[in-house]
Amino acid sequence: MTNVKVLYVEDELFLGKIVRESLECRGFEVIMEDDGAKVLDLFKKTNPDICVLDVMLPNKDGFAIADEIRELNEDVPIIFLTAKTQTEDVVKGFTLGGNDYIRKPFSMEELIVRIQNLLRNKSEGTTKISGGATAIGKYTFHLNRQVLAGEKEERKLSYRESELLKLLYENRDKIIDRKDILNLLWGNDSFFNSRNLDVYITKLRSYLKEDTSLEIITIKGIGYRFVTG
Amino acid sequence: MTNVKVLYVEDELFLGKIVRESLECRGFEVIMEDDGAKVLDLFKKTNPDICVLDVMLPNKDGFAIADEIRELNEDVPIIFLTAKTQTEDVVKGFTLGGNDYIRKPFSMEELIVRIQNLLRNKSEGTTKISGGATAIGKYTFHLNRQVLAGEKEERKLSYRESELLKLLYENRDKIIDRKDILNLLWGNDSFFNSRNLDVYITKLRSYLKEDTSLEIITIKGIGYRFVTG
DNA sequence: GGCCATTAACCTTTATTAACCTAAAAGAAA
DNA sequence: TTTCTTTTAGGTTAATAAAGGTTAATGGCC
Repeated sequence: MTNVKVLYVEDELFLGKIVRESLECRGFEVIMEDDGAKVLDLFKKTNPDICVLDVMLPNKDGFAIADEIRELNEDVPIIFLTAKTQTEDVVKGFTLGGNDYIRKPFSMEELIVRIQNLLRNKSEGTTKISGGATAIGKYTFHLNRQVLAGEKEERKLSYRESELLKLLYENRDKIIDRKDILNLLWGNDSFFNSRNLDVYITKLRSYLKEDTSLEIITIKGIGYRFVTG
Repeated sequence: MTNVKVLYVEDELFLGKIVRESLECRGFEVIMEDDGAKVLDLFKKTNPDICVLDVMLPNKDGFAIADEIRELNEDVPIIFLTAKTQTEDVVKGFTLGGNDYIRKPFSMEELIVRIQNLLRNKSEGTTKISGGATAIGKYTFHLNRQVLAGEKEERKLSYRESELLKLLYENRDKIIDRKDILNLLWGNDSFFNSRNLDVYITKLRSYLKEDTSLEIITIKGIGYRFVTG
């Protein structure tokens, strides 16, 4: 599992440094640039998963850059950082069309939430499990409905349970890093929510115990492997 | 299907840029103009599929422009962007006959949805049955009449119920952010009206319970997903 | 008065944190 | 090398906090 690559274009170096560090400490790979004219080349070279563009840049503004990027790639999500001007009304949190706007000053939390939103909605279509039903051992897993149906009973899963099961299933028979799971489901792998994952693993094990051929194996110090028989 | 051409008349350049960017990224071709006096010529030249007119323009206001356009073309849909101070009465007179209006500040999502609606009313799409009616599971939803017809009974929906259902349906099988819903329907996502949404979700769930294949799934901490079977 | 939107009150579910327990490696002493 | 500790990662369960669900009451507006 590779890290999510963020192309971040910002000319305020001090702000840029803070943002970059915060993103990196949450497991993002950050490619930074302060010169608007160089962004397109960098985009081609690095092929990022998401772009964060300051609108106010010395040479070429964020919108112009976005236009260029869109010519190369129609899907990559773009977040614009806009100065607080008269646009207050307009730029009110809408997250559609693969673009998003954040008004400066913004909090790191906000930026991270938006990034995750855009990535989530994008991967919606490309996920390996179809929106319909997937057979997992004796069970049938309806991802969209968040339902795990055994032979006798159906269980409604919460979003986290459902996403974790999906992740395990998509990577079945492979070792998945604990860190990667934490980054994907919780957005970071800090000490605090790391016990959270254990709790959900326990839950899933208990939900899946009707079929003994299904097992979530712990690889101590590394992660898990979901074996499906 | 070639691109949909949108003629967009706006004098606030910064807003215009954002809107244009968002529309283009959704695959629309945007023809922009900031001078009301030049619009009619531009219309003749480009023959757009839909017009979006700011009402407050320096030389000629949006309504006057619309009159001129209507002399040339009776069918092209026109969306007015009106300032929030505008009285509803004034605007309402213009909303008949393929016209619509959106009050500023508006969200891009709202604009896009309106554009799509107006275009769909002209050429019937796959999900539209006829005359603005949409099949949702066993139900038929008459958007412009705000009526949800089940197999046995018909229910009149209120404006909010209707708008929420529309939003859910148009984004079915995708996760919609709670925040986005609040911003679209209530204009903000403050703590206060946030419980309001829950109430309407409950109402819709109850209205839709005749068809068990329809489900509004909660994604706790994020939003909802409307699955339609 | 009737219709809606909103607010309030109270309840349920889900996520997170905490506390305590167990198993696996890694070291040290025999 | 064996065996006995020590350390560390993870497992389990319960408690707490947060988010949302439901229903009823309130209040505004034709």
